[in-house]
Amino acid sequence: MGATIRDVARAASVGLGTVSRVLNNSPLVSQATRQRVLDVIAELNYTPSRIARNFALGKTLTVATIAPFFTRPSVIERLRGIEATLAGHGYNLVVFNIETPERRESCLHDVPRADRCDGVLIISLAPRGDEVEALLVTGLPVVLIDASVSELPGISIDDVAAGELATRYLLDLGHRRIGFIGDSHEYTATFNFTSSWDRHQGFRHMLRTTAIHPRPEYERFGVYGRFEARVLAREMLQLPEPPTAIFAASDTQALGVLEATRDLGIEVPAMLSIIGFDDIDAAEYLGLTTVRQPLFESGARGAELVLSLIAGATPEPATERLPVEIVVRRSTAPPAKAQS
Amino acid sequence: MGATIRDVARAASVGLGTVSRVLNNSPLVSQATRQRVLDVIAELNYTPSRIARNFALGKTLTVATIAPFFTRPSVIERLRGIEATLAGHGYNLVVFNIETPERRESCLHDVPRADRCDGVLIISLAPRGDEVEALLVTGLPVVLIDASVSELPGISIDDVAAGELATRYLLDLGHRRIGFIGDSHEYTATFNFTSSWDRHQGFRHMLRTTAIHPRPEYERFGVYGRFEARVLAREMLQLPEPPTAIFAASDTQALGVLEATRDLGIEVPAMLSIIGFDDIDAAEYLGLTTVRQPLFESGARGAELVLSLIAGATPEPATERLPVEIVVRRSTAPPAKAQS
DNA sequence: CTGTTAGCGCTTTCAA
DNA sequence: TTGAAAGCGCTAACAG
Repeated sequence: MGATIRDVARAASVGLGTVSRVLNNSPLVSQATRQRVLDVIAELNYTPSRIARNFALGKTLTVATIAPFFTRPSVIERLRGIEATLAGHGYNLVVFNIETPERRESCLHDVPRADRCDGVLIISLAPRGDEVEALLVTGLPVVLIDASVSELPGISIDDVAAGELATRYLLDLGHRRIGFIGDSHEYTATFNFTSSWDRHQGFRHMLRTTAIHPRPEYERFGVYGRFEARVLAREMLQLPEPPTAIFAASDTQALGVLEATRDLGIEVPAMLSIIGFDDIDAAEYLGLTTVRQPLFESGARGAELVLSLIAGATPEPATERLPVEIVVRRSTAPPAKAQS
Repeated sequence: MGATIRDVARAASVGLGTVSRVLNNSPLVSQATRQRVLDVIAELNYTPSRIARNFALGKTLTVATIAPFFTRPSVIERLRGIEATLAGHGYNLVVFNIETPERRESCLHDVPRADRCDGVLIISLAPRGDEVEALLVTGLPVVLIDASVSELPGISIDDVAAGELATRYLLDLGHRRIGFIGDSHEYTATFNFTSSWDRHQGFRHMLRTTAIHPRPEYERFGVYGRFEARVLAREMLQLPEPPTAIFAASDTQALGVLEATRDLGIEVPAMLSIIGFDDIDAAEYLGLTTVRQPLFESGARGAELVLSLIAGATPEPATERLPVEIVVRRSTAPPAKAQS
C-alpha cells in the first residue's frame, strides 16, 4: 500500500535510479545489486505505482474502445477479442458504449486524447470527414474495426463482396426471387454504420450481373433488430408473389425473418431460404445458413494493430481485409419449383 | 496538444494556482480573473492533462469491473448499466473478462489496486474467504453485483426467494411434477457463481413446503449454456414419467429447454410449462415466462455505490436487494390433466 | 482573492 | 555500473 521506490532504494542502500532500472529490466545493473533490490522489493511488498509511472512516461497504458450497442452479439464478440489481446500486453481496456448520436459525437470528440489513452479502437462506426480530421490531429493511434476510411488504418471485411457472395449462393441454389432485409438509411446515417449498406450494394450488383431486376418490394429496411426485421419480413412474405429466399444483413435480422416464417406458417427451407450474416452463436444453434466473418479475430487483430502503432510502428492507413465464408446449415435449399 | 497549465498562467499573467482554481471551479477567484483565464484557455485550446491530474490527486478516475463471460446477455446488461452511470460521472470503465479460473485468480489479485483504479465492481462472482480478506486489505471500495458476501457491500436479488417464487408460480398453476435445470456444481465452483445454486435451494424449499418430494431425476445440472440445457432437458423429457413443468436457472438455459421441446415435438405450454430467469431480450421475444430481475439497474446501482464510496461514504457491508417479479408470457399454463 | 512553493512517484539524463 | 538530480503537469497549502 505505502512503499515507494524511495523506500526500496533506502532499504537496499542503492540509488533511486538503480531501483528503477531493475524495475524496468535494464541490463545496466549488476547481478548482485539486482538481487538485493529484488529481495527488498519482495520484503517490502512493493509494487510501483502505475499512475506515477504513467505520468513520468506520459502514457496511460490504456486503449479506449468506442463501440455502438454493447447488446449486439457481434460487437461483444469483437470486444472479447480486444480485451483478450490487450490483457495479454498489460494494457487496460476502457470502453464507451454508444447508443445515441449525441454520445457518438461526444465520445468521438473527447475520448481520443493523449491524456486519456494511448490509442483508440472504433467499432462499426465510420468517422465522417471532419471527424477523421480531428482524429488525425490528435496524433493518437486510431484503428477502425468493421469500418473503413481511407485516411485511417482498419480491420474489416469486404462487405460488398460478402453481399455478392451471399446473393450468389442463393442464385446458385436456383433462387430468382430474392429479398433483402437490412438497416434503413436514416438509421445507419445517424451513426454512420456502413456494413448493411455495403452488403446491399453487393446484393444489387450480383443481381444485376445475373440479369435480374431488383424489385423494390423485395428490399426492406428498418432499424436494426429482430423485431423490426420480423415485421418487414412478414410484409414481404405476404406479397402476392413473395420471394423464395431472403438475405438478411445480419444474423439478428435473420432471426427476425425466421420468426416471421413461424408466424406465417412458412416452412424453412422448403418454402423459403434464409441466409444471415456474422455467424453469431445463435446462428449455429438455430441452423441458420450465414456468412461467417471473424468477429473475435477482428477485435484481436485490431488490438494488435493499435498496440504496434503505440509501440511506434508507422500508421499505414490501409484497411486490412479479413476473409469471410459461407456456412451452410439448414435454412437454405433450392426453391420449391423452378421459376423464371 | 502541448499547452500546459503554465502556458495558460503566463499568457493570462496570473499565477499557476489561479489557473488551477478556475479549472476546479474554486469560488476563490474573482469573476474578472476567471474570465480572463477562461479566455486564454479557449484561445490556447488547452485541456488539463488527465494523467498529471490523476497523479497529483492520487486517483485514477477509473472504476474496474471484473465480469465473467461477456457473452452472457445478463452480464452485458449489467455492464451497460455500469457504463452509463460511470460515464455520467466522468469516470472511466475498464473491463476485465473472466473466462478461466486462472484469469479469475489473477484479476481478483491484480486489479484491485489503488494505482490502477479508484474502485472495483465484481459481477456474479463471489470472492472466497481469503480473496475477501485481500480485497479488504487494499482499502479500495469494492462492490459486488449479483453476488453477496457478508463483509462486502453488494447489489443483488434474493435468489433463494426468487427460486421459491418461480416454483410457487408453477405450483399454483397446478403442476406437481416440476423439473429444474441449472448449473452443475463443479462448474459454478470453479468461478464461485452462486445464483443457480441459490435458486435451486429456493426450488427445493418450496417443493418441500408443498410436501412434494424432490425427485433426483427431475434435477439436472450442467455447464451454463443453451446447448447443455437442451441436452439435459431432452433427457428429462424422455423419462417414463416426465415433468409437466421445468424451471430453468436462466433464460439462456430456458431457451435450451425450448429447443428440446421442439426436438421432441412437445407442445409448449400445452404439454410442458417452462419458466426461465432474468428476462433477457430473447425472453420477451420468444414469449418465455420468466423471473425478471433488474439487470441494467443492478449495474447502475452498483456503479452509484462505488462512486459514493469513492467519494468517501462509509462502506456499509450490506447487500442491497433488488426486487424481482414474474413476467407471465406464453410458455406456462396449467398442466394438461390433474395429477397427484 | 492571488502568487509561490512544495511535492505526488517514477523515469531519465548526466556525472562519476 | 551506479548515484544524484531534473523534471513530467497538476493540486493544495501557505503566505501575502
